[in-house]
Amino acid sequence: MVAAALSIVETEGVDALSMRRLAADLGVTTTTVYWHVGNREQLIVAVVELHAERQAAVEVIGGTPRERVHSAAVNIWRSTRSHRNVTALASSVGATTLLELPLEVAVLAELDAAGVRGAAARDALQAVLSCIAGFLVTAWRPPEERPEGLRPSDVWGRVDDPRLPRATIRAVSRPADLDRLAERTLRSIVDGLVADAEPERRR
Amino acid sequence: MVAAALSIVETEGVDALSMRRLAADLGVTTTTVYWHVGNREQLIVAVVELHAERQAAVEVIGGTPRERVHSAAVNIWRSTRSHRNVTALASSVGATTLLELPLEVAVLAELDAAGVRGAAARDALQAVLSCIAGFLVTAWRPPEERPEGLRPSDVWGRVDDPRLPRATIRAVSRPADLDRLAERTLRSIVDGLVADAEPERRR
DNA sequence: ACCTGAACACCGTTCAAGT
DNA sequence: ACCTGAACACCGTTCAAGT
Repeated sequence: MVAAALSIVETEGVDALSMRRLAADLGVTTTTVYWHVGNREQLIVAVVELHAERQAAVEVIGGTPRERVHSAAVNIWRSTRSHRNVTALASSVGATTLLELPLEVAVLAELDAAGVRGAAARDALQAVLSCIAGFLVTAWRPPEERPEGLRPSDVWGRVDDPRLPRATIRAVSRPADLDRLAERTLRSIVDGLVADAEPERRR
Repeated sequence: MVAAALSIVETEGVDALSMRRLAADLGVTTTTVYWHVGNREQLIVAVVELHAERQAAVEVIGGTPRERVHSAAVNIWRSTRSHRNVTALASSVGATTLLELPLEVAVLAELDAAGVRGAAARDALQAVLSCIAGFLVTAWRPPEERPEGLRPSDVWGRVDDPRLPRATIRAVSRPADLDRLAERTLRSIVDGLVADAEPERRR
């Protein structure tokens, strides 16, 4: 039942998952679904938990503590990015932490090794997670499927500001390489947050 | 009509805005709404445009180019943060740029003054916007209204990893100061992206 | 040009009833 | 313990029809 729900989400996206649709797929009445999983929110939590169980552990690489923190952060980015639908599902009920708990623990462990603990570690993790969530949101809806006249090229084509050179206007109309940019941005964040701590070798 | 829709969104949130609800508020049939605005997506775009028109210009402060870029970025954060509902609405159809276009232009202008143009400026803006979007997403759903057993204190309370000190576990169970953290994270990003360029005074 | 009624194809959820 | 039928209160959207 939960497995069926997960496969709907993975193949057809979040919107395709409805209690009625799931029931139909299983050749059963909607009420039966309710009997088994409670309600939609509980179903989603169960789906997220199932997906989390199926995820394999990922290795952290890097020689310096800071590199390792960055590596652990990038692991979260890649993992959520390659399971965008499940991430969107988890995000819809505020259960993203449940989705990536081992990877978040890994970030905290590397932060600790880098000398960042307590509230500072909490803030660093939060910043990393927020940044990742943001890149996912922007990567969510590809420019092609935006409403008429709202694609970047349309919007920026109408902008005519004397402060902006043409090269910038032109660049901003075309999509960025989000994968590269996300990893680079995570580096900036990690550098900014781990900067204060004394670098110390580990292992 | 569009004004009525905007006020529903601002006072009751995105989910409260439906074609039928809007029609009822105006004492009119649902079909009438369709005659006037086309469909839901077009209604949303119109609402976002109306809100954008009503926004006042915000001043960029700071002495150095980098400080001014940061200030322009923080302006976007504060503006979207204080109109979360409209931002969520715009985000649901991928129209966030429409919402904050003048503020984005300001960021690009300050980036230009800092010597960042073309694709580099596009990337910097994208990174800033993604980060802001991410903090909004995390700020979206306050911890209290998450599903049973999914509040940070519940999830992290179950974690028992030898690599993590108690202080960190404890800290991570309590909410961060997102406002301060967002502005600080934006500073890291700006520092990372404007670092390469030669600092030059402006005005 | 502007508005309505009725309909279609969907939602989540509940409740009494069946085996 | 497990499943169903029927119902309630919602959605977005369309289409022929009215004034």
